[in-house]
Amino acid sequence: MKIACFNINGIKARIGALSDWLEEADPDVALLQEIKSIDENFPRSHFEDMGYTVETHGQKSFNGVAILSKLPLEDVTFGLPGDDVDEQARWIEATVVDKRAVRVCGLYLPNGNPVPGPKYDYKLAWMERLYARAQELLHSEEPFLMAGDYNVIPQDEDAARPEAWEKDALALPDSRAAYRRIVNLGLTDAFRTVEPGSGHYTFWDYQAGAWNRNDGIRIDHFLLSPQCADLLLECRIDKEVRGQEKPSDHVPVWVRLNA
DNA sequence: ATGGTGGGGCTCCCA
Repeated sequence: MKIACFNINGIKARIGALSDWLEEADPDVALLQEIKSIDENFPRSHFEDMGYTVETHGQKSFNGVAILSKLPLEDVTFGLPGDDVDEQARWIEATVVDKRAVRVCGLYLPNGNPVPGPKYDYKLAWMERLYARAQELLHSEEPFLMAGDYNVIPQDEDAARPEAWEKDALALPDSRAAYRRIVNLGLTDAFRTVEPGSGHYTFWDYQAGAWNRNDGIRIDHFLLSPQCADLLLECRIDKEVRGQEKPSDHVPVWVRLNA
């Protein structure tokens, strides 16, 4: 089972690039972030024609997450529990059924800038809710993963120029501590099991020639539960996607599971 | 210190 996450930065602008990558990479499941679309405007039938079941959790203009799956999905839920008045569409869950069942969670964690301010407060509060949801899922003891745009640079080695991010919401000590607290529940950063060290990024800003200078950061992550980590076969970043026509500022990350 | 780019959707917000 091949599962990918991809912050596409707008489905309308990315329908071509996303379709090309799906054809090439052929994931069974694609967790999409920043669809920037309401559910009614998502080009559902286009992806259904490519063989995917489509589940969206959209909102107008901003955020929005989706799941495309060639395998059957069960128990699809929308929104991160823990705040009934939160209207931002940043979380979607489903159980993917093949040889085994795996619970997949697609997430778009708040950016949090500028700091200090309400956006940073919202980021940390959202991470607290993520911690609680991870705890609940761990208690179930079923294999699960949480993947997407975490908007967290976990360590200095995850940035080409860590000094440029020192005071940014993506790398501040409180952001890193909140992320570490979640990982330390017993989750595995899938990419770090196959590629230790620096120089591996998932995001390059559109500005200032960041891609050409390889001035990137690693902020898109797969966190695996212990039962899911047991099934891990492979994890990769599809870096070349960033150099193709009309790219997103993020690239896909994917895992292959023995499931 | 500034401005650099891109998406959404509508004149400015968000990243």
